Amino acid sequence: MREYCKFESALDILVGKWKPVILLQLMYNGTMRFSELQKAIPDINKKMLTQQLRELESNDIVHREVYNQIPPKVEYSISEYGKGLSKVLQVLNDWGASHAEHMKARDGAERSGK
Amino acid sequence: MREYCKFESALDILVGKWKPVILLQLMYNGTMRFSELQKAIPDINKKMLTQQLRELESNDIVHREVYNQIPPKVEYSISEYGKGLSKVLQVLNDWGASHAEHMKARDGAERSGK
DNA sequence: CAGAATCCCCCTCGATACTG
DNA sequence: CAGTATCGAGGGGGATTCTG
Repeated sequence: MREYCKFESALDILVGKWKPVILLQLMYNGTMRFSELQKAIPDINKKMLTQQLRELESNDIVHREVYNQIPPKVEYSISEYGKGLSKVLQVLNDWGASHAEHMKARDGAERSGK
Repeated sequence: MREYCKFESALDILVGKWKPVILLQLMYNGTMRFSELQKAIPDINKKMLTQQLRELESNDIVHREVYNQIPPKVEYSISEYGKGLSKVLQVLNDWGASHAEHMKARDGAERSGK
């Protein structure tokens, strides 16, 4: 029981309002600059983008590459280690999709049943 | 890209301070009464236990069985449908465990490297 | 361009008291 | 026994402004 309790910490890493969409962007597009991420996620603001990226970086999911030049240039990408997450995300995604179906079917049955 | 975005909703269902431990308890022990869950999770209070259980119930993960008698008796269990979650939880748990290892190893290397 | 700093709101969660 | 009702603190998240 005790040792079967590490999935809370797994959730912690994925939780955060913008982490899913950031991860999706980086997995789909590969390396992206800060400004590219901003454009790809119009509703996010800089503070949130920075914050969520730093949290992902601190867990070694995202790699941050700084180019010392003016104007500044910073590139983000999924780290080698972070790529191991894609399997997890795939499972979550599949279940999420099937769950949406399940709930839709359930609502329908409930309505017609009454 | 668009259709590959359902894992946020999957996370929503698992998120909540006490949902992981509640699910673990029910998966491990099968059917449990409200008071048994309270005893098993000493730090939770009634309000939170009720609330999180209701959210899980509304997603058809947990089944709630009410016995109309005095004193009241209510039993909770993982629903048939909810059992499909265990695979997801297993994957999350495995990744969470290996991630803990990874971060520990990384910290060690960092410390001895500097 | 890529942020850091500040202020503020809201929502989750917790403590406590009450009820059928 | 198995909840509800109410109040309040704390933290995540957002808008805005400033900086190298």
